[in-house]
Amino acid sequence: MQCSCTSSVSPLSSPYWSRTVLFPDWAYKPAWSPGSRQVQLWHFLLELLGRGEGGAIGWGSEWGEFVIQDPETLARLWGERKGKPHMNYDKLSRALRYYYNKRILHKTKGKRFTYKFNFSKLILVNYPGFPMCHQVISKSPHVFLSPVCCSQGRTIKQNNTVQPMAHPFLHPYCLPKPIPFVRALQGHAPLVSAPPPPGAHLMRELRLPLGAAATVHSDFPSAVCGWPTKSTLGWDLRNFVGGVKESETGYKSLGRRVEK
DNA sequence: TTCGGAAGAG
DNA sequence: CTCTTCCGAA
Repeated sequence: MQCSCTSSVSPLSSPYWSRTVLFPDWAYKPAWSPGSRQVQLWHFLLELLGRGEGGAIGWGSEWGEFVIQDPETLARLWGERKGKPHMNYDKLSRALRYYYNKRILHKTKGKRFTYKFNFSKLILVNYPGFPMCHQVISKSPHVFLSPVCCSQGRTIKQNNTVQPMAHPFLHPYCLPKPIPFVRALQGHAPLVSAPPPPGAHLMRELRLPLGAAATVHSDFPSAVCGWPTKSTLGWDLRNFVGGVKESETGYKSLGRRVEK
């Protein structure tokens, strides 16, 4: 166990958890790993985005926004990854549309092939003291938090190293105390890439090598650090995110199993 | 181009 | 469940 410092703490017993900043639901899902299911589309997109991959897709002008520059190429790439030779943009975009109800993505209307990840809005909801972090971000883009095991703002090494990692979703530096936040990061330090701060040319610096994801996940398996996931503890982040109605949680047409 | 229903695969 | 496939409508 690399992370003994947290496993003994029951997350639900902490008052912090009930009102702290949380990731959007989907952000907790680990990226592809050998034992688990296949890559998900949003993971794949983030991966390409993070690598600045060859022109098929790139970040847009707003934070979290991305533009599909070459839809059919992107579809081909996606198809290759999933072993679906007949993938095309029509199908890929249908998958994208399923993300709308899940609040993972939304469409940037009026901009062709442009979508936006739901990063910003979701993140600091329920953190009344910190309505606006964008300015902070653009001014100090490098203040990223490491996926550390810690408490009270004190970082603890893992395997002799504290791994630096750009975090795309969160702005821990926006918080008064990083206590709950740091904990929140450790279990599922999720993704590789960073959406660009508005108007910044920092993308290059924010990009992480592809290997980072694998590294992070192998070093910080969720079970080890004990960060509660929705699946294990029944948390539903949608409750923190502004009340998504059941009817909007996606796949509503796929059965009358509304009470899930 | 974009949307979302319907059915089906794994 | 997460798409994939197909398709009519706007």
